[in-house]
Amino acid sequence: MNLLEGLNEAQSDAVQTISGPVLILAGAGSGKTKTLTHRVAYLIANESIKPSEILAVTFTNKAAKEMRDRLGVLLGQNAHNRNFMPWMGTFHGICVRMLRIDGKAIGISSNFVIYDEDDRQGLVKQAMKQLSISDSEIKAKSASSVISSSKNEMVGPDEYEAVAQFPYQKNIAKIYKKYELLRKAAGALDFDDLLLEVVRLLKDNKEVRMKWQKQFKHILIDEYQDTNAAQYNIIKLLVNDKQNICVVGDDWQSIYSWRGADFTNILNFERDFKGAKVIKLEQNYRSTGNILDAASNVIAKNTQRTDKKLWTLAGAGSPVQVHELFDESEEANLVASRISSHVSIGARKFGDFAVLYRTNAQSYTLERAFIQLRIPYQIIGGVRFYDRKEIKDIIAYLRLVYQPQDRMSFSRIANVPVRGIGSTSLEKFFLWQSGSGLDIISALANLDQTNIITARAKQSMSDLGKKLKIVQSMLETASPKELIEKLLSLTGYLEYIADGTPQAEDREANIGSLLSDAQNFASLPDFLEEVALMSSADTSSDDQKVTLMTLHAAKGLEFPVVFIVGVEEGILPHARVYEAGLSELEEERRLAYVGMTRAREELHLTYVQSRMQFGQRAYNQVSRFIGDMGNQIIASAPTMKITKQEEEFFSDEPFSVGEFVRSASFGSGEVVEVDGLALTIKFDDGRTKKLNAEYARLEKI
DNA sequence: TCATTTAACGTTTTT
DNA sequence: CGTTAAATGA
Repeated sequence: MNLLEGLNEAQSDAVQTISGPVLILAGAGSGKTKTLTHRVAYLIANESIKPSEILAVTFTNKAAKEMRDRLGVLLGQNAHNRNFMPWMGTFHGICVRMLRIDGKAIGISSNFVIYDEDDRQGLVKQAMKQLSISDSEIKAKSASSVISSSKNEMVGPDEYEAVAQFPYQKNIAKIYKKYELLRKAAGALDFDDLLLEVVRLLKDNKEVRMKWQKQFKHILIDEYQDTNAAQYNIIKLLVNDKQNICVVGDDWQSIYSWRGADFTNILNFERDFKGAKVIKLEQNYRSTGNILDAASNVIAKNTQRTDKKLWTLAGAGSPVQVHELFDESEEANLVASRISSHVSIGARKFGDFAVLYRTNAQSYTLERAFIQLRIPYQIIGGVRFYDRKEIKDIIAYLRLVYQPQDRMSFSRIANVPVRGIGSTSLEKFFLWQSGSGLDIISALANLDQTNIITARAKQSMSDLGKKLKIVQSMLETASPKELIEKLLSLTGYLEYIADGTPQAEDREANIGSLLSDAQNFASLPDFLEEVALMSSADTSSDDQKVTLMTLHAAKGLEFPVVFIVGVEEGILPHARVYEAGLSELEEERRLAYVGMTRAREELHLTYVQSRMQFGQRAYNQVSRFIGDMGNQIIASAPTMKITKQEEEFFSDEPFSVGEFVRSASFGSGEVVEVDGLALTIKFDDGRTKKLNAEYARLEKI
């Protein structure tokens, strides 16, 4: 296969320039992923570089997976055969692998667990409790985010303390220190540590650094505009004297500065890597002319940006459509009914549509409208699968068995299912355990050494300890799936969640999918790593469903038809940036640009006269970005204010009390209670069931 | 110790 | 508005 076939001149240049630093400035829809994938394939097939000598860093796991799949096709190899695959993944994923191999050089045991946002916040709370700093003084959430951003800027607890001035900051410094102590004692690393510790590893150990520099003969970084200080340092430390580094990015699409990303990294690339070759990809293969022009006009208002001129061979296409509506439910109905009619005349399939919004909260109204019109949809983002309670419980059990120092996980499951171990008993247990020198599971087996815990709690604890011990003894031999199954049966977890509510079915189903997920992993650490680093945006998409997601989650994706809802002052741009300053406003503009450039053929923007926000009706003005778009847009007149009767027709609930329905499995019956999607139905055979309106396939009669 | 009620609280985006 | 944390009673 000719790996240069189908590439334009600039793309082909980017693929073939294999030695020395390369900066690819890739506009939206310019074939960035294609170029990157071909470059990797070219290195392997034409330059005889071993896959293991290539490091390719992507922004999400999904992007890594996609690249793997494409690479498999290009090279004629099975994408699942990792032997033919370079080191590929997110910064976090790559760092985990490096730390598992070499972490011991800086005192990190290979069985560390990874703490996510929630875990970190929980641990911050514990730290605050021990320091007797109340939550009203400092919110655990804000302390946690200060710690995170400090870490992203590579500011350790001591450095933070040194610059802390106000009492507030001094208290945070205390919390930061305590947090680090507790975290280390638990044998855990948080998200930010993964990066930070790799920097430390490579900085402090010349041998290790040389080893990795020698290993990675070619380094490729995607979405370079979204790298933060720690990631930047990792790159600098990994690049060897041959300087074969290729970065791809677009400063116009930098939307993560609030997470520490610094797009000056991409602007400074030529300074950091002397003699870099700069290649611009400016031909857009995605959108029609009108969409591209409107988006370019929006971004043109930004002052902090590079100059690029995107162009397309595609025709002008249909103009961008702007719709003004009465309120948010009408907005949702417009989106839903447009989609519905386009699909019913056979012009599109559901998977052709994406609805984008600024904040997750906006998805509620849309969901309701979609349920009413029976439109299949999927939400990307929102609550991650692995963030659901029942899943987190099981994961906590697994983590504890794997790393028996992990207090966070133990506190989570100590009384789940309920076994009479309350917060006081738990506190007493920790008090004794920390002095005993035993890990948690061993301590549970040696409770007779203490008498500060009541006999009843002691009994439950040692029972739990025995069960954990059993699973722990299976660690070496059993697969992740078998471990979960054992835990479920020992703890009676499934019985615990089966409480007869409609949600119980969902929970059960979730545990089912957890089991089938687990099946794909040979070892527990691999599985736990996947669970910790899998993001909500990584959910694979279903082309039979409309996709709903935030503008952030849409980065890197494309759809034939895109709706952006809530294009209003206060939402896009978000109200929060008004007081923040120009650079934040410019980031909102980039966010709008990212959203608009997801559209291939049709782009709709909506705004409303009034919207419920914070439980109150707000009257937002149309977003300034719409005014910036120029004349590529057509506006539709505001629809008539809906009448009372119609409002009732579009009631929030798909079903209401007193209606008669027929279910495939239970026959016909009467709706006696409606609680959101949870319906209580009295069936004709006398049984009363709680069902989920979304899944139960009910038919009105 | 646990379950139910009540109050407060907060919404930007996420690896 | 909807969710989660504290407060209360059993």
